[in-house]
Amino acid sequence: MRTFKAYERVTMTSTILDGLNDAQREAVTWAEGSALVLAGAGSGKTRVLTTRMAWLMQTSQARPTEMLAVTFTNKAAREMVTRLSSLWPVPSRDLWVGTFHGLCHRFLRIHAQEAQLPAQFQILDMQDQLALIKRILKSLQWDDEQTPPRQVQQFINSHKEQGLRAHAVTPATAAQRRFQEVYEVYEKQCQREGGVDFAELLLRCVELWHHHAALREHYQQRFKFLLVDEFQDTNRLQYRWLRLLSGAQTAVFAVGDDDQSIYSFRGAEVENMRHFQKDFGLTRILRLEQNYRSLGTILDAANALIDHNPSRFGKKLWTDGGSGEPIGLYAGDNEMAEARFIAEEVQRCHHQGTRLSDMALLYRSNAQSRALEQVLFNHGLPYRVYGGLRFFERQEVRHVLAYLRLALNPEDDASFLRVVNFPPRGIGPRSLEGLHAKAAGTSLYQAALNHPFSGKTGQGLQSFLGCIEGLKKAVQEGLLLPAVVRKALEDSGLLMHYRQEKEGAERVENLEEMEAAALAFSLEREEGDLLSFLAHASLEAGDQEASPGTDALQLMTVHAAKGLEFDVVWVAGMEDGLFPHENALGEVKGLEEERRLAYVAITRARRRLYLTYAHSRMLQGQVRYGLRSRFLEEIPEGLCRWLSSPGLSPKKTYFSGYETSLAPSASAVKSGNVSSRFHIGQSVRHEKFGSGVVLAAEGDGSEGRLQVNFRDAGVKWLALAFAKLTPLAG
DNA sequence: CAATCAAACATTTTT
DNA sequence: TGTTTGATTG
Repeated sequence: MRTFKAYERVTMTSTILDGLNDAQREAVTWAEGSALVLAGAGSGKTRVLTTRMAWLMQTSQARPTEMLAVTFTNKAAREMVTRLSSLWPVPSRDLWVGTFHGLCHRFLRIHAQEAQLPAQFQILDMQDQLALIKRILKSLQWDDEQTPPRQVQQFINSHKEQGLRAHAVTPATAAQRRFQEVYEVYEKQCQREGGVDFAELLLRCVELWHHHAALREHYQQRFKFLLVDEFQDTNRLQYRWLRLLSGAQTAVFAVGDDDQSIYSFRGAEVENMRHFQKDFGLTRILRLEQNYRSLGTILDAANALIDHNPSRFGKKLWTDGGSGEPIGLYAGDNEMAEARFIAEEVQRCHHQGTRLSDMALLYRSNAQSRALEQVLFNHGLPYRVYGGLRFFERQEVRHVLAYLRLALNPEDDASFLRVVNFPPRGIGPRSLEGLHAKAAGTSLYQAALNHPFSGKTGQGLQSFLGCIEGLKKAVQEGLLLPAVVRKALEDSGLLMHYRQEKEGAERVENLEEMEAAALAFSLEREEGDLLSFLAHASLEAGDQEASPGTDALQLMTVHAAKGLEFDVVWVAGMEDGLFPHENALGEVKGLEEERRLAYVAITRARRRLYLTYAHSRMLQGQVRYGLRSRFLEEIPEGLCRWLSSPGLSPKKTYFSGYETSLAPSASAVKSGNVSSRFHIGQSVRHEKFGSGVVLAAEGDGSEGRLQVNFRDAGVKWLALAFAKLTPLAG
């Protein structure tokens, strides 16, 4: 019998480490405190994360209850649990694996009292939040024009994500002062109604630990290992949360990829990776660079592209697989031609044996899907668009949820207002105003109970209150969740209402589906109570998973494709102004983020990649002439193959005219003037803004506008009739 | 209270 | 150009 050296023996027994490459194995078995793992696309990130958890348990370094793993999406959290359980059996209720929000929710339910929250607190999703803000603006009798509800919402959320309460905000402008005032009222109202919005879940949790040292230390000692997925997507508050939760002995294992940071617009700060390095005194970074997803050519293109970004941590993906086919490039005359090319190629790939569901059509913005869908439909190609309304976001479903919420928490004015007159019970705005007046600091529900109305309104209110009281009683008597939901569906009159509506069939189906969802939920978990079901509905609005039976081409934005992979990928709309998006060009580091987005798009492909664009495209009702995306120029020509005539590159393209006018002769003359002096890529000088480059043009001669990227002043649209622009040579 | 019409707006989005 | 939102009207 053969004898083994010590390290080989370890390998023998550690079957969970089998098949890992050296870098992965080093990360999994990292034993020197905290670590930052730079995990490239397709490098086995989730595998490393889950294997590490399994390894920690196998080697008795941690019990399941001593680890906490945090992700951004429910899907990622579920996948982690599934894969972990396949490596090492563990009771799922012992695991603290979830989203930031889900975990915060769990902490806050346990410590509701210390966090000064009512035991029945409800989670407000974005719609709830917006509705509440609108209600507050109305009660203040403020003008929607001066204080747009959406901006207020953005203001509140972004400040909470910076850890700032209303009183801590220093308003810079009069508008901000108004927003702050609404924020103050909003805070009070949330507290009164027991509503907690998404950002509040994080902020409350942070404040809880900040103010309760004993509690903080308890968790710091309990969770010996923290694992963070998609670390590059953390915002400031999430980073604070992580720091508070980690004590001197905690080992934080943060996995991320600075090259895939594409969510700065919603508060993500890649800088957290640098901060983490410094704050946790890390001496080196672990890198996962071997890619198991894509063929060589695709990786070469991705590497070449992302290399144009400055100040990266630096990372080069490689594969020991083959190089594969060149990347297919195509330029169509317009978006329909581009779509037709894609449809035909999809059919070709399909005939060659690739399933439609293994192919994806990606685009920068949702509006692009329309033309693509139309052409796919005409070709008889089944497709599925991601990103629509999700189950718990549907109007009828939210109505039922409002009834259920009221049964638990009658203080919830938002839910009260949502359904007090739905289905219609003859309770109009006048009656509600009266109710508001009588409420005076208490809830509308209490006011309705204490001050009976007369007449039709009184009757309506009576039946509404009766319904809620009945539900309340049913819950208290311990009626099972699905039965409670059923009762809500029927007693509220919602089922009846939608049955009578001529277009209501689908809504009725969704209502029935609610009962099924409740049943599934209570079977899945031991705590199948109404409160956790409602939290589930807010925290997990339902998946957009493809129905497994049908084979369909997948359509989605590049953002939505992050984390996914497909055999064949098309990226449509590779034009300057669209991708990179012109709005991003004006933002600081905007171009870099767009480039990372393109990097994400490219690295979704396993075997074959197509990049397409259109010379002209209907955008917002106007024909716009596009230029090939600068990102195409950044991919070495040798990796690509043109499947159309190449078209013109940004620097060489001269635009010849506009199509905005129905009288071509008139516009041709005027635009002829324009094009003789300026062309795309032309260097220009402006009196005030200095020197810049022409990015795009639109409009008719006298109303013609040029988009210019100034070196110092950024991207601006200038009217030709007024702007004093001088063409420069070169 | 529903239906209809005009106006505003159009980058990406999970929890 | 197409969708969504709000206001007006019957």
